[in-house]
Amino acid sequence: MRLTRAGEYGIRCVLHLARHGRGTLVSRKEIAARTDVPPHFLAKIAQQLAKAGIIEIMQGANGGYRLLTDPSEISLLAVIEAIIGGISLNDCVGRPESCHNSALCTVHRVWNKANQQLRATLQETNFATLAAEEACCLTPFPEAGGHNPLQRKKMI
Amino acid sequence: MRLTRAGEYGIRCVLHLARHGRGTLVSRKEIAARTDVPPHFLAKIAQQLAKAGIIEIMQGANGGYRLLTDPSEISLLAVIEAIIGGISLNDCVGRPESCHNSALCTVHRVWNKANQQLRATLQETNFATLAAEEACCLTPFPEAGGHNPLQRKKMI
DNA sequence: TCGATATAAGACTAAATATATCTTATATAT
DNA sequence: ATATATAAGATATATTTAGTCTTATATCGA
Ligand code: SF4
Ligand code: SF4
Repeated sequence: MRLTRAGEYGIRCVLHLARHGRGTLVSRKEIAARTDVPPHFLAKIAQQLAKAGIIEIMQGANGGYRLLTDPSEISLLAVIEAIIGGISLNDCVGRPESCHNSALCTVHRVWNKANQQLRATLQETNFATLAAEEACCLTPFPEAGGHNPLQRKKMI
Repeated sequence: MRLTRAGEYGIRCVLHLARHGRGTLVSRKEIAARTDVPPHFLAKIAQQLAKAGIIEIMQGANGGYRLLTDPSEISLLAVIEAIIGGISLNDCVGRPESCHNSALCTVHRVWNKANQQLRATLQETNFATLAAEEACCLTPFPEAGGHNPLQRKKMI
């Protein structure tokens, strides 16, 4: 019942790109540093975003990532589902065949409704809106001195 | 972004008890068989439900579980959170201190809203309503012959 | 009182998933 | 050519999930 780190990182990446606007090339290194995402992990996430048609990846020296469409046309939902696949709050929502009872189950209907509601909320939110507020998001001031202000959850 | 099996099993357990009504004692064995939950696993889940004040556990021969309150007073949310703890769709929802940016983050606000919405939907649903429809839920007819009609997801 | 039956409690195990990291290859600017 | 950047995929580790097993305890009924 929780978004994965990969999903969260994907959102950070697109949000950072959105703050630069559509089409602006930003290096993976910069994105990774400014959003506190491990660079190699970001690479994998970026590939999923590229496959979903959200960003374009430029190889070679001075390479990086850029948004393919306007931030206002990219929903939070699209980014999340590009990374973690379709949202389904219970197994039977995404795979009704996993429970023979799903056709009759009243609980199943509640999950379906809740799932739909959640997806709607995330779909209504676009990255132009998210990027609009000045104070947000993550490390707006790179001149802060190189230290990383985000407290990444300790995993190891 | 998915309910755990334990959470799903907890719901099945309470739903089964709800169909018997408040105060009716039902053996763990029967509940486990009728809802396709491994009996030992159900024991652990039941202990969490008991700790949350939802059911009472009777030991000894002819023991079992019973609902402490009327099904109409038990919400889907209460059962889920008794098992998996508080719902939080993103880490920063439940632990804002996990991301130093949460106070300013526009994405964080969306998650908070979505989380609240989801909890509201689950809270509105009570087990009297869920148990009301005849066809639901799980194995309504024990005389079916002992085979287990649910297709539990293969884990091992 | 004794034995059968039921759950309690918690240790233990196995599988799946999440979270990276490392290595080698490939593309591009200069 | 070389330096720099990402691609792609193998590998590694940690965490969580899911389930099992063992020993102890409680209760009923003969
Ligand atoms: S019992 Fe209902 S809610 Fe649970 S998995 Fe089956 S269909 Fe879904
Ligand atoms: S960047 Fe925003 S949404 Fe992401 S973890 Fe931090 S507060 Fe939450």
